[in-house]
Amino acid sequence: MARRRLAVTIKHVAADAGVSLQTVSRVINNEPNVRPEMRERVQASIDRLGYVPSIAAQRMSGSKSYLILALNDRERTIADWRARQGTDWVDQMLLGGMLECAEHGYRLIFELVDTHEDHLERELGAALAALQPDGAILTPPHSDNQEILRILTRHHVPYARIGALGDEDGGSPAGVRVSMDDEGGARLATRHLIDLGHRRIGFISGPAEYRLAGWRVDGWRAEMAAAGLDGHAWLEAGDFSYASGARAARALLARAAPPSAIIASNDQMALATIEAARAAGLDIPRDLSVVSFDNTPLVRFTTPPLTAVDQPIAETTATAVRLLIEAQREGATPPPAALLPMTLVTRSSTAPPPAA
Amino acid sequence: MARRRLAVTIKHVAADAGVSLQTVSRVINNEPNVRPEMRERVQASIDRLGYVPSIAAQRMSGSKSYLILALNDRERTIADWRARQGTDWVDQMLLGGMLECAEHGYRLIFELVDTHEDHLERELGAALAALQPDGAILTPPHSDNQEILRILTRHHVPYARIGALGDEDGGSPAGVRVSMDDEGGARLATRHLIDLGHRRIGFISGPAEYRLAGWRVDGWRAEMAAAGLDGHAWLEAGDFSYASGARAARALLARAAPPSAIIASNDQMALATIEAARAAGLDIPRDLSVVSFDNTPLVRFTTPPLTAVDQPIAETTATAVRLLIEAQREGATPPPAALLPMTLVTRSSTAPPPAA
DNA sequence: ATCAAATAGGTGAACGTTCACAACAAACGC
DNA sequence: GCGTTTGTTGTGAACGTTCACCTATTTGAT
Repeated sequence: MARRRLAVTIKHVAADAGVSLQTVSRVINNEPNVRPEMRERVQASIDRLGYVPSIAAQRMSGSKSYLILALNDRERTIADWRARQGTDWVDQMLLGGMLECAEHGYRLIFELVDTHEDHLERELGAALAALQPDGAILTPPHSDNQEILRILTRHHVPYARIGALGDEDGGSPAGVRVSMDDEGGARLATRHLIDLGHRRIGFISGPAEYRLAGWRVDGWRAEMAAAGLDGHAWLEAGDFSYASGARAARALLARAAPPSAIIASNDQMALATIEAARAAGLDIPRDLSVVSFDNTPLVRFTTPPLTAVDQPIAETTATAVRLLIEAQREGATPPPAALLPMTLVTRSSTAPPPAA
Repeated sequence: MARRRLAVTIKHVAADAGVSLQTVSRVINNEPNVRPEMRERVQASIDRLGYVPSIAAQRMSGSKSYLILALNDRERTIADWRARQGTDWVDQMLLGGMLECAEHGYRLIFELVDTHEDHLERELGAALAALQPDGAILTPPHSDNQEILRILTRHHVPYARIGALGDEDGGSPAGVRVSMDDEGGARLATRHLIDLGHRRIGFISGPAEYRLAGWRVDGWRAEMAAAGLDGHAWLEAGDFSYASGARAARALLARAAPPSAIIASNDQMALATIEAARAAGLDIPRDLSVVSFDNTPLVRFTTPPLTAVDQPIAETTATAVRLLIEAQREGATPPPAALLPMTLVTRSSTAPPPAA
C-alpha cells in the first residue's frame, strides 16, 4: 500500500502565492496585520489548490482540535439500546459501528455530509483532509453517489457501502458492500404466514424509488409462487407513510376476496393497517394477521404487539467496520460483499386464518 | 488560558526507561526485534507514567489515524429526525450537538465510556490524550461522576454537564451546567388539565433514585397547590416501566374518587395507562384524559395520539456545545448554567372532564 | 576461524502547522 | 530630522511520532 503523499499543504500554498508559510497561516486563522491584497492573493491560492489545514498538524503545534467529545455511559447506553431491540437508524448504526470499532482500538466518527452542489467537494474533502480517517462507511443514499466515491478514491480512503445497489463499479478494490437481505426478510414473513395456513396474503409495498421496496415485493412474490399461491392479486402500493398504508389496507380489505393476512413493507403502514382493520370491525389476529417490516420500537407497544421482520441495522455498520479494518491488514483479502440475513420476531399479531 | 504542556510523551518514557525514542515506539507498535526484558522495562515505564500516544502526532508521521468516518446524508438525516419529532436520547443528543458544532466549524465525537474500576482512568485518559478535544459534554449519569470530572480537569478539558445535580462544586470555572426544566414541564401538563376543567388529576411518578422523577412530582404538586387542589391524594408510584404504569393506573382508577385525568411521568407508563383505561371500559379522552412525559415517537401512533410534555433533548447538547465554544473565546464569560424549558404537545388524549 | 546474515538498538530527518521573535517599512509626534 | 510606535512579513524552532538508515552485537553455516 503506497504511502499517500498527495495532500496539498501550507507549503504548496505559500509557494504558489509567493509568500512565507507564516503569512498563509495568518490568512487561514484570520489573524490581523495582513494587507488585504496579500490576504486575497493567498486566499486565491488556497481556493485554487483546494487546500485544507490538517487538524493533526494544527493540534501538534498547540492549536485547537475543533473536536468536542460527547461522553456517554457505555453500559447504560448499550443496555438502553438492547432493551429497545428496535430499529432506529441513527441509534443502531452508530452504536453497532462504535462497539465494533472499540474492539479493534478504532473510533467511529459520525459525519453528516451535505451533497448540495459545490459544497460536497469542499466539505467532504475538508473532513477527509482534517481527520484523515482509515476508512469510511457510506449509508444510503450516499452508497451509490458516484461523486462521493470519486472523492474518497482520490483521497485514498477505503470505503464500505451499505445497502449499495450493485456491481456497477467493476470490482473496484477500494469498495466493500454490505447489504441486508430484504428479499429474504420478505420470504421469511410470507413463509411464516403460509405455515400458519394463510392462502390469501396481501402485501403493501413501498415507493418504487427505493430499491429495497422492490426487493421486499420480490421476496413475497417468490415465496407465494413457491407455495403455488397468487403473488400478484393482493398487492397494493404504498409510500411508507401512515396515510398511504391506511389507504392500501382499506383497499385490500374492501376486495371481494379480502386477504386473511397482510404484510406491510414498513412499520408505519403496518400501524395504519391494524387501525384500518379495527375500524372495519376486524379483530387482530383472529380475523386478520398482520406482519410488519423494520421492527422499530413502535410495534412492540401496539395492541396487539406486531410480528415483524427485524432489520440487522447495527450489524450492518459493525460488519462494515470489521471488513474495513481487516482490509487494512497487509495481504488480507476480505470478501468484497456481505449479505446480512433478516430475522422474524413473532409477536401476537399473527395466527391461523379464520376458516382454517 | 495557559498553554497545556503536561502531556507525558514518548520522550518522557524513553528517559524513564533509559532507552531511545525509537525503542519505545517499537514497543508501542508491537514491532519485532525488541528483547523481551527491554520490552517489559519500557512497558513498565509506559504504565507507570500513564503514557498514551497522541493520535495527532502519529498521524503526522504517516501512521494510522484509527478513525473511521460514518458518512450520512445530512439533509435526509435531519429530515428524518425532524419528522420523528420525538425524543430518542441518542439520536436527539447526537444530532442536536452535531448541527450546532457544524455551525461553528467544530465536530462532535460520540464516545462511550466504561466507568468500571480502573478502566475509567485509562480509557478516558487515552481518549483525551489521543483526541485532545476542546471540550467534553457529560450526560447522566456521568454528569455527577466526580472521578470523570477530576480526569477532565487534570487534562484541562472544559466540560458541560447535562442534567447535573447541583452546585456541589463551588463554582469550578471549568464546568457549565445544562438542564431541562422537569418541574416546569410537569406544571405545564398540570395547568393544561386544570384549564380544561379537571380537578382530580392523578400523577404516576418515576423511581425515587432519579432526581428528575422527583422534580416532575414537585411540578405537579406546585401547580395543584396553586389552583387550590389536592396535590397528594392522587399520587401513585411507578418505576418508568410499562408494568409499573399499568399497576399504578389500575390503582388510581379503582379509587373511590378516581381522577378524571392522569399524568404519567414517562411514555411507557402513559401507554400502560391508556391500555388499563381501555380495559376498564373507559374512553380516552371522553372519560379520562392522559398526558405523557418524554414524547417519544411511540405516543404519536397510539389511539388516540397522546398529549405529551416534550423534552428539549437536542437543545440540551446544542446548548452545551454553544456554551463550550463561547467559553473558548478569550475574555468571554458565558453563564455557568442554562435551564431549558419543556413544551407541551397537545394531541387528542386530553379533553374537558366528563362532568364539566 | 571467517564471513554472511539476522537481531537489537540508536540517530537524524521528516510530517504540517503554529509560536516567539526578528526585521523592515511606514507613519507619527515633536 | 530623530526616535518611537505601529503594521506587515519572514525565520527558525518546536510540537510528538515514525521512517529510513546506520552501528553494534549475536548467530549460524562453511
